[in-house]
Amino acid sequence: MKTHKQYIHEQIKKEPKFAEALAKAEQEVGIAVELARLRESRGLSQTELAKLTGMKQPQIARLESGAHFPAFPTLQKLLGVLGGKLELTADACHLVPTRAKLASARR
Amino acid sequence: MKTHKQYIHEQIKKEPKFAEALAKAEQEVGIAVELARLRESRGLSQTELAKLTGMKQPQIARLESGAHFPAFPTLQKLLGVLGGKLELTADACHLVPTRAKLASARR
DNA sequence: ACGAGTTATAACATAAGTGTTATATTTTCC
DNA sequence: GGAAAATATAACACTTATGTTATAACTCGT
Repeated sequence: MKTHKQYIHEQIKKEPKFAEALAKAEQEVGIAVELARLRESRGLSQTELAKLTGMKQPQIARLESGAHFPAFPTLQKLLGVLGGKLELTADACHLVPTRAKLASARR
Repeated sequence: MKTHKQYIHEQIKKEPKFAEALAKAEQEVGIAVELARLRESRGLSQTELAKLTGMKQPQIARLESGAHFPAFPTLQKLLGVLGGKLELTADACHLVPTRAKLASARR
């Protein structure tokens, strides 16, 4: 039986662009998933986070689904509530949870 | 004679929105200026950096002028060539020069 | 003062992200 | 299994960033 890794490896051999696309996909998923994790670690629902940041729930969902990259000001709004630091390099991107200035304004 | 700080302070008293606008402006200028500094520290011209990143010189100029926030993928392209890490929190943003993987493909 | 290289501006088409509302789908808990 | 909360999708107008070309303005060295 073929492993996932083996399969990926073959694809890359056949189609070099695959690697690029994969890396991009993983990055996007990366920040998306980390946003969700950070929010959950703070015990907030999407709706609550939305209220606290002045955004709407579907926008949070969109970001966490990796539909697109969050823009700079959006990230800062989120970080303001979630507490955390974004670290971005050429090939990786992650959110580091920092102070847990947790939302008093809960539901 | 009035100092710059005094002036700013007065403005904020008169017009609360001023503080907000100022903070925003400073952030934008922040990343913009740091991008320029990082590029210069690597001894690259805008044109060279543009070539190395597959962008065009005016786009580099635009970013360094603070006309707008660079988007995620743009930042990663730049970091790939300049070497550096972006650190973003709710109220600050700076580029940290790291490895100086300097462009062999000079002019 | 000239010319080369560098940086800045302007303009416009395209792409990507946001704000918003409405509605579906999934989870959770009784 | 049904209600309530939570999350996801879809659609649309609007804003922001990019890609591009052309061209202006500035800086230096000669």
